[in-house]
Amino acid sequence: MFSKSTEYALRAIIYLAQNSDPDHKIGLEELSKAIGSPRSFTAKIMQKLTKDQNLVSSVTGPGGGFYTNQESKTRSVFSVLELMGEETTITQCVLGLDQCSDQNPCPLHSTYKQIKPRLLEMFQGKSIQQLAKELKNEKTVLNRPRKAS
Amino acid sequence: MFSKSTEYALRAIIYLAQNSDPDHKIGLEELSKAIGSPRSFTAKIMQKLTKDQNLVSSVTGPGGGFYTNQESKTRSVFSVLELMGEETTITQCVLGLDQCSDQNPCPLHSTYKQIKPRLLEMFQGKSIQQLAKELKNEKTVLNRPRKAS
DNA sequence: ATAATTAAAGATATTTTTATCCTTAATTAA
DNA sequence: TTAATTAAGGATAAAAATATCTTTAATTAT
Repeated sequence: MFSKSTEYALRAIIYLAQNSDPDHKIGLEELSKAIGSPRSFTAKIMQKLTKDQNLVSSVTGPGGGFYTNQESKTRSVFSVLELMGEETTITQCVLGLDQCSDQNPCPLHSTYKQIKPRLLEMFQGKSIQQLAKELKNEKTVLNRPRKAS
Repeated sequence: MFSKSTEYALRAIIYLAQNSDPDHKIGLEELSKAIGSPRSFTAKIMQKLTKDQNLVSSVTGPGGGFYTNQESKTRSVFSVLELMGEETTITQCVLGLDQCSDQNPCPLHSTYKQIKPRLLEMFQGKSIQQLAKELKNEKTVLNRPRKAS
């Protein structure tokens, strides 16, 4: 559904929410291994995520790394999508028509209109914290992603 | 939501369903102008679509072009996604985890599980013909796509 | 202060997607 | 049968996404 960048971003922030806090930071090495993402590419994505200090923070040097705080964890999954510039995947016209609207609907508009709010709700209504909790309960892993198509 | 290739494919087949039949074929020139897609790239996509003769047919030479028949029009939107290899956009794990399943769920699994059937239903339950009809009723256009992000 | 550690930043490379162009093959009409 | 027309197929090209590597800056511990 989303780009690999966004998939990595979501996995990373969920892992951090579950395993980090301001007193326990996670290094790039551990993080990328834990979520099964390429190390250097993940570094680039983390740079993007730390642009929003309320989402992910980082410190350099020994004992440094990435971490989330209590504030971060209340943020929605959708806010991650926005930071990654991928909310358009959900909000834009399914046929890719820029001028598609209620007034000027594409043939799929009315159908998608019924589902879009549910998709938005799914991502806007879920906090990072909630996902991290599910991770704990269900003993789910975040690594071994699917192969490239 | 989908790749440009798939957006073009959907727009093309909807246009053909609305404007073509075995006795009135549409040339690449008219088609690509009508749906606002790059001509040569659209040619490539049409080659893919005509691999499934029950979806789109074509003939070369004067008076030739692309067309759909009655059978084509009963096909679902989802069948176009499948032909384009994009059903995975809907069916795959939101976090990109290959091993995500009911037994081994990712943190978003249970949430997405509620919406996935509705998305599938949206695309599996709509026929090409139905979309073409909406196009007629609502006087919607299929061109002027959004700019590249 | 110096050395070690870690992320940030920049440069570059690779792969995939999107797009164009040219030649070939098929079909039709004259 | 020849010329015209149209899609098919192949070869590139350009752009975007993904990925890696190297240098720099910040931080910590010695």
